[in-house]
This record gives sequence, C-alpha cells and structure tokens, in this order.
Amino acid sequence: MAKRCSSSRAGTTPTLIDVARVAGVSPITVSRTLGRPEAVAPATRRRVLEAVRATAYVPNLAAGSLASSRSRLVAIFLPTIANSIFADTVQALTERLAVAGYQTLLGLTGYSAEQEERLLEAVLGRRPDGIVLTGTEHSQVSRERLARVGIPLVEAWDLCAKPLDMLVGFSHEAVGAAVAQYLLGKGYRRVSLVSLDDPRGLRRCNSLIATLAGHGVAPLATALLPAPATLAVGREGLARLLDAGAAGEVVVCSSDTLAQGVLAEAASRGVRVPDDLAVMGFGDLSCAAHCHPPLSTVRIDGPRIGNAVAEALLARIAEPALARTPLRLDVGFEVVERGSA
Amino acid sequence: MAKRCSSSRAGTTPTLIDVARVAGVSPITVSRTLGRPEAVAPATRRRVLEAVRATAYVPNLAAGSLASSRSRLVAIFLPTIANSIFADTVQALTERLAVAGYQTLLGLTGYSAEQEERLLEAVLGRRPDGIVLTGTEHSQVSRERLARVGIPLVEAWDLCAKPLDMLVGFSHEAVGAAVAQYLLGKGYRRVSLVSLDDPRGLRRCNSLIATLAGHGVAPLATALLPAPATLAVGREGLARLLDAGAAGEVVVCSSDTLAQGVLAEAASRGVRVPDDLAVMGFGDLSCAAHCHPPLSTVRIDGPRIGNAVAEALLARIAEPALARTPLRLDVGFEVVERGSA
DNA sequence: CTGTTAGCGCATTCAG
DNA sequence: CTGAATGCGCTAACAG
Repeated sequence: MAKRCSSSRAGTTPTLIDVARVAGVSPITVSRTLGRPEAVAPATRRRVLEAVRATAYVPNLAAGSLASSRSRLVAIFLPTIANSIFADTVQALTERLAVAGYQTLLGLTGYSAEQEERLLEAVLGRRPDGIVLTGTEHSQVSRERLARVGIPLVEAWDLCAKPLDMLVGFSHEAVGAAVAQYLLGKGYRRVSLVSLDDPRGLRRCNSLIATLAGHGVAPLATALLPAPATLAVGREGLARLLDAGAAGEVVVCSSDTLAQGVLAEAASRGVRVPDDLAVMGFGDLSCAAHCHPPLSTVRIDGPRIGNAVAEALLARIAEPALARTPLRLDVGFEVVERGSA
Repeated sequence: MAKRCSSSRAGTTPTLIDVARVAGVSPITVSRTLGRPEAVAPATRRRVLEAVRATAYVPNLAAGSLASSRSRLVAIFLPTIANSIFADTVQALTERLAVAGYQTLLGLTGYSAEQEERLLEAVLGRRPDGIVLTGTEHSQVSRERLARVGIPLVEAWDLCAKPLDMLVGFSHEAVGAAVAQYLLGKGYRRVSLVSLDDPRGLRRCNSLIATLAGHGVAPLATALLPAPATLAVGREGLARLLDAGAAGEVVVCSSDTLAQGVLAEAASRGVRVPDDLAVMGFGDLSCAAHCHPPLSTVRIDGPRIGNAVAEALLARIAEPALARTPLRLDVGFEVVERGSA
C-alpha cells in the first residue's frame, strides 16, 4: 500500500487533503468545488481553485468511483477499427461522451463472440456506467452477465426482436431486401455477391438472396471472404467471380471497402464499370461517392448512430427509471443510386 | 454512498467478503487466489474458485486500483480512427496489452494539441499505468504534466531529439528525403504534392521539398488539405493541381487514402496512371498494393509499431528502473516501387 | 500457506 | 454554505 503522505511532500501526487490544507478548508469543500461549484461560495471557490492549481491536483477517479459507485466510464466493443465502417460512429459517440464527462474503454472483438465474452468479463471489473456493443449476437454467458449487472446497455448497428436493453440500428434484412428490390427494379437478373463472413454481412446477403428468390431470381455466385474488409479481399472476391464466369451484370458487395477492391480488380482486367459490370457497395457515403466510377451504395449514417447511442446512454444514466420505456431506434438506411449500378 | 451489504443479498453485486464467506476463508485469500493463484494451496484455491463461480463475483478494479496504486489501464491517444493508418498499430497494441491484463482507454485528439491537453487531464485522473501518444508535438502544459506524473510513456509514429520518455517511430524527414531521392533517381523533375495539413505530413512534405531543392528541383505546386484523409480530399487535391496545370509528372501524396482519391480523380478525368501521371502514396502495404494501378508507396509497418510500443510499456511497468536506459526505437520504413511511379 | 490490521482517496450522509 | 464522520472494495505489509 502506498504510504500515507498528505504533507505535500514532493514526489507524491497530491490528494484532496493536500489541496484542502493549502486552501484552508475541509476536504469535502474541495470535492464540492470540483463537482458542484455552484454549491460553494464564490470566495471559497476561488481559494480552492487556486490551491488546485498550486498543487497541480488531479482527482483520483478510482477513489471517486469507489466512493460514489459511478465510474464515468463507458465501454465500447467493436469488431475492428481497420477500414472501419464504424469509425464515424465511434468518433461521434466518444466526442459526445467526452463532453458529458465520460471516458471510453475500447474493446476489439474481431467479430468473435468468445472474444467479446472475455473482454466483457475484464471490462465489468471497471463497473462502467454504460456499455455499447456492436450487433446483437452475443454468447449466452455474456447475455446472462449483462442481464445480471443491469448496466445501461446499447446494442448498435443492428435491430432484433429481443434486445438486451436499448437498441440503435437498422435491419440488415431490410437492407438485403431493399437492394434486391432496387436491382430488380433496374432490370438486373444476373446478380453475384461479394461478402465478408461477418454475421451482419451474411444476413444482408441472405436476405438479398431470399428476396431475389421470391422473384424467381437466383444469384449466379457468392464469394464469401474472411473479415476484415480490405481492398485485397474485394479484389480476390471479384477475381473468383470472374474466373468462374459468374459475375453476371451486377456484383453486390457487403462493404464499400470491398467494393473499392472490386473496382480495382475490374479496372485491372479491363472490365468497365458500370457498362460491363455494375457494382453496389454498402457503408458510408463519402467512400462510395468518391470512388471512380462513383458507386451506388446503401448509405448508413454512422455519426447519427453514434450520437443516438450517446444520447440514449446518457439519458438512462441520468434517469434509470427510463428502463421501463426501452429504446428501440431504427435509424434506417438509404439506397443511393449513382449510375454504377 | 452505497449501503454496505455483504450478506449476499440478491440485487447487490457480490464483494470479496461475500466470496470469502461462501468459501469459508478470509477475504485476502480470495484476493490472492485471483491475483497470485500459485501462492495458495490447491485445495483452498478450488474452494475459492468455486465460490467465485457460485457468487458470479467480478472484482471491482476501482477498489483494486485504489489499494494497489496500479490501474491496469493504458491510455492511447490517436488523432482519429477514420480511414486510419493507425488502425493496425492500435489493433496490435491493444491485443498485446489485453493479453497482459491491461485495458485500453481511448482518446481521440483530432490532430489538436489543445484537445490532447484536455483529454490528458481527464485521463490522468484514472492514473493509467501507461500512456501512448501519437507524435511528439504536445502543448507545454501537457509536457509538464507528463513529466511531473512520471507515468511510463511512449510517443509513437515519430522520432525526435528529446522525447518525453520512450519513443517508437520513424523519421518523417527521412521519409521525405527518401521519396525525393527515389523520384530523382527515376528521373522525375516535375513534381507536385497532395498533403494533409497534419504536423507529420507537413514535415514529410517539407523534407521532400528541401531535398529536391538541394538538387535544383522545385515542386510545381502543393495542394494542402485539411485532415482527416478521405477519398474526397484526395480527389480535390488532384483536381486543384490539374486545374492549375501544375500536376507535373508525378504527384506525391501524404497518405494512401489520399492517393486513392488521386487515382479516382485521375481516372475520372481520363488521366492515365502512371503513363500521364505517376502517383506515390504513404502508409501500409495492403492499401497501396491493391489499388489499380498498384501504387508505389512508403510502407510503414503498423503492427510492428504497436507491438514495440506494447513491449516497451510492459517492460517499463514491470521494471521502472529501466527508465535509466530510455528506449528510442527507429522502426524505419521502406520505399516500395510498384510501377506507378 | 493463511489471517490481521490498516489504510488507498474520495463522496455520501447528516449536522451545524 | 461548510464540516465531521464513515465506508466504498480491495491489497500491502507484516505476523503467525
């Protein structure tokens, strides 16, 4: 145990007590000055703040957490940050949380529920005030743990019938169906797919296939590739389809990054887009819009998801009673036509 | 203050005391079983672990931090996670740290030293066991704070003469110079630049220009654009150069993402790469290698940086005496020729 | 190998 | 508006 040392000796990080001594007040007054300044007389406040500066005091949040049972920590679990469609969401989310005084614990799960389970156990030790998960697929152990601890929780980037708590996302089935309708409406009948083998990508894929099937159309082929999404993977995907003579009229990609790879492969083979082959992406606008040729895509508003998640979490943290009116927000998506599909 | 409730009542998260009671041992034995199992008799250990399972006990790390002055937290500051050249580094770093039992506090600074300063103040409240900063430019306040607290620190992705503590990166001046030499060696004399206005990008840029100048070559033009790097920004950069008739024979980009944008803009204008215009990137291999045409680039080994940072931090945390032999690791870079420049 | 004692630094009561 | 007392849940040091 660190030796007690409130005597302002050099080499020790100062505590509330040191500041109180310098300011000539009691420790609790320092605490209040920092936490609820309006509850302290202006004159006192000045003296305390001066002492804080003089001692270079930085509150120990571990002690604060322990005493108050509030950690001011939010855990965010993501599959990956590489080439990430989640980047905008995380950016918006962390920014909003930072403004509200919350810090962000990052967990990278690599699309693996077991990994998520391990990370969750570790993270729960911090008693985060909120948790954000990507998607709705979690191990049974994780689900039980989360239910038991009752920490405000948002599952993001997906929709499902029985969320663990709050939910902010969109239906991947609806995306698949919308893409199918879109393609059918354009008169395409010879369709192929390039998809990552991640859970949500697969669901978009399957929904697309099912919807096409409802119209008597079967995809020519599907190239399924391991996450994460990279240009190389997209190229490989189209290469497989072309080599099998199964690319058809339009290739649907499970992410814009894959689509970029597909464009590169097409260009390198002299396949013209969209004349010889149309391409569709999925993701954020800025990527698809600025490819050449610009990609048609399904546009997801990442920052909006991030902000919605932050607001939901902050509201529930401030007012736990809101648990009785569970949030289930469908942020939707938008099929954006851009001449390449 | 939360009411004391060690009587294993439902609705309360169990504590060490609850587990101890169930296992019929003292609290400290539970603590030891979890922290240093080898220091506990096998039979005792079994009983304790069984009690841990039975109670679904999860140690409160805030309490642990407070008692032991070790938070098992590492703070990582990044400019951004969007389109990020840092993704591989962060991935490798967090994975290695997670294995060692450390969790990751994420801070997004947006290339701003003031933002970094604010985040640093907040993060220091957690008393992290280690801090990773991107780059070597920090506010004076931040430098002083960091020096005072003495937390093991790594500045990554850059090199400088007087690091705050440990340093893992490469010289951006060397990159600029190497690119200049490379271009001169290929016989290029009419060079233009597309760069982000971030500190390290600018230094690569300036070094490139200075080195060219040493050979009597002045760049035709430089398109300087605001961070973060996106396809759109790269397109805009080349558009400006072409509109000014100043693209020359080769365009050097401060990141692969920008380079991709440049390729897109070139393609959309019918400018052939590399015949009409050569393009160079900067970043990780997988992006540049799989563009079409494949880009020549300066390759940085992101995962290697991440691993080196993790090892440095863990070594110093385990053995603070190592502070006397400060680490300064130049991971270098590699100019990769791929026919497009 | 196990237990006892004594805080870590702070915030939550409740008084004044 | 300010202060005193108390304990959050855990671990470091010793002792046995």
